[in-house]
Amino acid sequence: MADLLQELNSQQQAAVAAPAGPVLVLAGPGSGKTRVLTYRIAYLIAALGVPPYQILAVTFTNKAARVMETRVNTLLGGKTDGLWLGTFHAICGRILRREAAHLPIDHNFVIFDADDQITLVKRVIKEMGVNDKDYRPHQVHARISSAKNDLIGPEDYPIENYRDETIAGIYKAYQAYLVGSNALDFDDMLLYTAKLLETNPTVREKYARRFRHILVDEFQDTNKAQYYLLTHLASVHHNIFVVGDEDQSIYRWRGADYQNILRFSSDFDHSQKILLEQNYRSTQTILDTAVAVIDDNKNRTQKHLFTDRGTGERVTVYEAKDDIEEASYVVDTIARQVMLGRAKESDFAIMYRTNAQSRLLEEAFRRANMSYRLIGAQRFYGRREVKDLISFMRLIYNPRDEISLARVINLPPRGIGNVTLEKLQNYARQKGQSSGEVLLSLGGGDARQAADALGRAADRLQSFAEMLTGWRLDLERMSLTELFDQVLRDTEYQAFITDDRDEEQDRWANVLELRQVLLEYEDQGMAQFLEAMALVADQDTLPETLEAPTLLTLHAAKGLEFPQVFIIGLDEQYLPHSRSMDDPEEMEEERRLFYVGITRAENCLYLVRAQRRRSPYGSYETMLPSRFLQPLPDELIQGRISRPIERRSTFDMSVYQWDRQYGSPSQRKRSAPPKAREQRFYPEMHVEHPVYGEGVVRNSRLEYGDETVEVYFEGIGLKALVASLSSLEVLGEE
DNA sequence: GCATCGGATTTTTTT
DNA sequence: AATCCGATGC
Repeated sequence: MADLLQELNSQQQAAVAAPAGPVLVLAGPGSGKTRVLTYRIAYLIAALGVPPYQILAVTFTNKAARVMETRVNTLLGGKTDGLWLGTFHAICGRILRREAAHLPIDHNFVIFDADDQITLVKRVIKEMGVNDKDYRPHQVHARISSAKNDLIGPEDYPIENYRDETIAGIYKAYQAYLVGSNALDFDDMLLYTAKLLETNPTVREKYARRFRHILVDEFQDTNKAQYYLLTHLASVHHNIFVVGDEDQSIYRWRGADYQNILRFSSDFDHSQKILLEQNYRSTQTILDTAVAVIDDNKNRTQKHLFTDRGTGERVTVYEAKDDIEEASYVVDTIARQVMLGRAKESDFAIMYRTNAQSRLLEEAFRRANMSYRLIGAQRFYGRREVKDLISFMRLIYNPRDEISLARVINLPPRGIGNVTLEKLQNYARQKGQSSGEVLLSLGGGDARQAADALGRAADRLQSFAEMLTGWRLDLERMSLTELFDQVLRDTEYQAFITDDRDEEQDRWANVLELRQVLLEYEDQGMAQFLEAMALVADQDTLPETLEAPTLLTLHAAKGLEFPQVFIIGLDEQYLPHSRSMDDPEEMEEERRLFYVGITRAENCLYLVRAQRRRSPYGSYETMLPSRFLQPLPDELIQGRISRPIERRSTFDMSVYQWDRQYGSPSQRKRSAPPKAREQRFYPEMHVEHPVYGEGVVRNSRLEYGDETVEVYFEGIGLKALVASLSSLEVLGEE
């Protein structure tokens, strides 16, 4: 083991061999964070003789968990039996299944994924007679989710206005539905576990005593539920070792709070703090670029990132004329380097803010006859036929699952429409049962009462009820794939999906692929299979070995590294994203996201923008260069971007065209526009524009020597205007 | 009960 | 552009 410590620098050694007690490791990007975690585990086991089952290691993603597992196994030669290593959600699932006796659900609960959650919110909204225009299911769900992440149950939901009251009502009904379905959603997994540990001292002690050592990855991304969960688990031994970097906190929208890093030092007495500042990944130029960007954030502790990898190449900044050229620039640049033998396809990653941005890239790659691997978005598990069949499995495993039942009961169509389904649901509710339980008694044959009450509906339900009853028995005596095949046969599913004209091949192929996945769970059983389906992200399903460039969102890029990185879409509204313009905290998060992207690069970094893009709306829109490009010092970059004032192309074209046609005071006299030195416009100001009329300023900032004003015009929407070109008049302030 | 059509509405990031 | 929802007609 002493040998192993030799392979680490002194900061890493200090962390790995830190004495027991709370330890906070602040790890800059590329500083060997995973290395420290895995060596720490190996150190505890091999050098200190801690039995593996007394160690708990938590990550956020399955990928991170898998990487750690393999590395620990390599270090220890496989002597890790009993070690708990997994994502927060997987660990919680494990605890909750064991402790189901203390919960309102039983141990074979199912997990509702994002789609199920929305479906359920919609259903509740409908049943409550709430207008879904005023209460958008996605928004309502977001409110429920963030309440859960803050450990706020339906009863404690803070009510300040009528809207809150309605949402609290939906939350309550939503939660009741989950319990009735013997189901949890993602957030419940954390919430239930945290609450259980908080309220039940016996259970808390059981786990807190067991886990002598707790290690946490990506600590800056923990939310309140996760933080308290960890606090409870560490309440006996206090040996909690967390690794994080506040500059890489990018999950605020999911309730993550990087302030947990500060909280850690004050909540855990005598905690040690260790900084990892040496970067082993990137060239100095890339690090300097990253620092130049992140320095604009206010709430952060400065770190002194350094590397001995040398200066390296300058960062390439490229401005494409439009989004199509942006994509072909990326593909051309990669193709050229590959052709020259200077790089191989898998050296490259292309990162973007939103999944939608991958489309033009994919088209460009296909045009060039090059393969690529796309992370996320295309979603094997999101395919209809895959979801359908998982729903069948879920319903068989847990007949109380109302959402799965509603999904598959008429699949393929067998004459059970909404009316029949509602009759069934109403009857079930009357009886205090779930729809599935009613079906099972119907299928069992001794339910004269139900059959009478349901009348004609019962006839239609009968055959499905019998199938379901049969599958329940099959579950006991068949293997998983046999059951799967039985369901396919009974429902004549293949004929159903092959009925459609196009992509029929694909859809059946997906079914077979799912069957293949099921085969891997033959030994572990249905519970494990369903849990994996719910918790394993699509990111994990891609072949690692494919020799091709990787396309992924900036979020998905965290924790990865590539020799050459493209970040595209460096335009206002894209990065930073339009949704984060109003809130300084969110703007800082966008900057961190960019920082994460930059620091993925080992040797070469390309920052790409486009002067105009086709908006997901319709026609082309002129873009302003991202504010994040501004702090980059000239000596670090090669290539230029046009400044809004120097090139006409980057201000609001509609205004310009109008001005040119009809002339406006500002346009008539001026040859070179006067540069704004001082900000003239502030949020809430009322202004008048010659074309759009009166509006209210939302936001304004000085950049590139001029002032860019975002104004909201009634009936027109938000417009970004360049102050010196658009003759805005101030009407007054509120 | 089901299929089809038209209109409205959408847009971040993910365990 | 794509999806979702509701209304309409069969």
